[in-house]
Amino acid sequence: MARPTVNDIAREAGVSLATVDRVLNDRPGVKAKTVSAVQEAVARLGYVRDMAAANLARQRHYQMVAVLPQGAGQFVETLETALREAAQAAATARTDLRILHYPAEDSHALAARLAQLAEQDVAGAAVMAPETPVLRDAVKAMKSKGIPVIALVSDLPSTDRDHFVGIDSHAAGRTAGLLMGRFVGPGPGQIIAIAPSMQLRDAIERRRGFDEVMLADFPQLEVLPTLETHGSGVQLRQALTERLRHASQVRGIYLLGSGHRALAAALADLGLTGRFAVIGHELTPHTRRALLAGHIDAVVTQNLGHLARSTLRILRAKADRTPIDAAQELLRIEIVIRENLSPEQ
Amino acid sequence: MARPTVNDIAREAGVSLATVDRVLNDRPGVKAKTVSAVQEAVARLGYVRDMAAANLARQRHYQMVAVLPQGAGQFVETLETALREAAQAAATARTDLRILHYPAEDSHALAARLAQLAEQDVAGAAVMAPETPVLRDAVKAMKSKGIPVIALVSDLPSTDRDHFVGIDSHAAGRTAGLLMGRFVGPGPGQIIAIAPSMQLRDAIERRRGFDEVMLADFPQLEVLPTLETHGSGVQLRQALTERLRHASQVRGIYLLGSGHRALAAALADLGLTGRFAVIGHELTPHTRRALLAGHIDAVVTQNLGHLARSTLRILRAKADRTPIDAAQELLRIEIVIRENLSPEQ
DNA sequence: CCAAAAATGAGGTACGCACCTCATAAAACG
DNA sequence: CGTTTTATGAGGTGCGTACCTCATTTTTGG
Repeated sequence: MARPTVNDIAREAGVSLATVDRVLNDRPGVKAKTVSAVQEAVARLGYVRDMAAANLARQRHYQMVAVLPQGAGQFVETLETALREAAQAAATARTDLRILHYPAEDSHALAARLAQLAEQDVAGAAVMAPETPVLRDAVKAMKSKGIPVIALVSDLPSTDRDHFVGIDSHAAGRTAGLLMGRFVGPGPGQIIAIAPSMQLRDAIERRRGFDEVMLADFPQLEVLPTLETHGSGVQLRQALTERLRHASQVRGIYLLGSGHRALAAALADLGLTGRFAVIGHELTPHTRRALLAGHIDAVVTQNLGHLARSTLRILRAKADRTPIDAAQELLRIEIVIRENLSPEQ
Repeated sequence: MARPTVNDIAREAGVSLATVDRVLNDRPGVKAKTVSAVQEAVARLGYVRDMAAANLARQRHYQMVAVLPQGAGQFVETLETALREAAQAAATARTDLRILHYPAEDSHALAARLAQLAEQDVAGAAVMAPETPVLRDAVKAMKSKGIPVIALVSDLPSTDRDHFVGIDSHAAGRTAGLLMGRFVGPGPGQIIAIAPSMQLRDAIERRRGFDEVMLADFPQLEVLPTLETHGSGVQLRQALTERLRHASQVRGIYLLGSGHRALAAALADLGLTGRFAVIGHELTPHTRRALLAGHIDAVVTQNLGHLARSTLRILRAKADRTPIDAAQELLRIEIVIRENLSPEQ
């Protein structure tokens, strides 16, 4: 038989079309008994709402919002590009995306932005931000207004966000660890870890995953304390030079965050290019070039195109209260080396 | 302004709705001058047909078909599962997928199957098969009937297939090569390559890519002639034992095709488990287990879930004559190691 | 038991498009 | 020029759903 329609449900449940409509769209004024009668008919016939027709009738344009940190480096820029492209493609599907910014590290400004949004006609929001108490309250406020919120890139488990789109930093760190061990090979050695800051959750979790694998599978390798660069190339170079002076058995460098260009320059100046196994995170134009140039051996990343499309799909699903295809929305931890770099983008 | 509709086009072009409809749907009986007037109006207003509404009105159900080899091992089974799942999810989008089989290696049987399909009401077909002259003609016949055909997993460039969904075997081989070189590390050594058969295009291309990288980047490593197993575990074990007897510096094993279980068993019997860097292709339940058990170090693969969803989307796009989102449909060459294995699938 | 409240039914319109018919206008033809 | 072709217009119906109004039935409470 063809797909059942609302009329079939009405007949099956022995009620009128209007009642079926009331039940399906959560409109008030239906006895509990009637509601369940309709729901049973839906279950019996296996009715699935035709979203194409529903959206056509609704004439609804989903106003989605993505909130990103301002000036937080190339990764966020790349993400923003991906989101814009995904939004372009989704325009056919009645989904508009507005991208807003907040001053990085200023969670109060972010909270204010979200409070603004909560007052507007927004169908859903995706937020990329570190987890803070202020943010948690802001997200709660949005959700209480009925606006679905999903966490982007880094999770916000303490809030009741509807979904998290991104990869598990801990597992990404483990992946980097296993790769490092394999690339460095047998025999003793030391690994330098470099991060802009160890305050951020992602960096902490990556490092934890990395250490776990190193300790368990490559005990002959010693991971030195993380060098913090605070986003400064100069500081990176100083710290690295200093460390290399005292550590004589360094065989690998693990870049937990940004700093690929500074690292490549520093190694070149020291005449050490190609001497260490270098592993980093996040595929951006910088790291892409570094892979091609041989300055990095591998990048552990997530596909931002996928992430962006997934974000929009999930926002829509939440707005529609439609189930999510978990397999499709699962972001994989990708390993990128020179040879499996996808062309362009 | 909101999206223009057919009515806007009619007004803009100064013609009636009926004429716009005739033009948009290639119906006869319109003067060439009028046709171009409508087309210009479409271009001016940037009209894009609302496919959701169009399909609703058409009451159209896309009958898609996937044609796969019968009994060709776990990879095809995994692919089939992925296709079925994708089809389930796509059922909401008026897309049905029928999966047909043909006896592996029998391209005449395949051609007969396709000829049958060409007579039926099929909106599109995805074919996984090695390229043969018979197949080429069969595909041509389908296309001349107006049925879009896309090549699955392995490309059919000599046919005029509408699209190829899969990864570049040559690049996949290069990726495996670079990984092998890195895993084995510096110093001389030998690499054993094993394939069910070197007749198949994919195996040939993988081997070529693998060799290129080995020669260019790891000249100290010697890749020995490919051992052919013809799908037999016994033969694999014999050939491997024989080879290991004569090659004393083996440090890595490259599995171009199937045979993961047989290899693991053979190595275990010889007491050599864990002694070589082992790299294979295609993530299946077997290779997944082998990765977890440490019998394989890395798998170069494509995401079959993505491949399946992509296949359906592209079939629909071809049937609708709608443009394709290249970025979304690009299949990446994935590297999977123990740590970035996605849970279950 | 009756009035008020709640629940339900009947029916319509709209969304953007496909597809159909029939009348009429315009062009082509002999 | 009239006649046949060919183009075009006008208008309708239906796809599956949302959302609205108003009449009617059923239930509830005093």
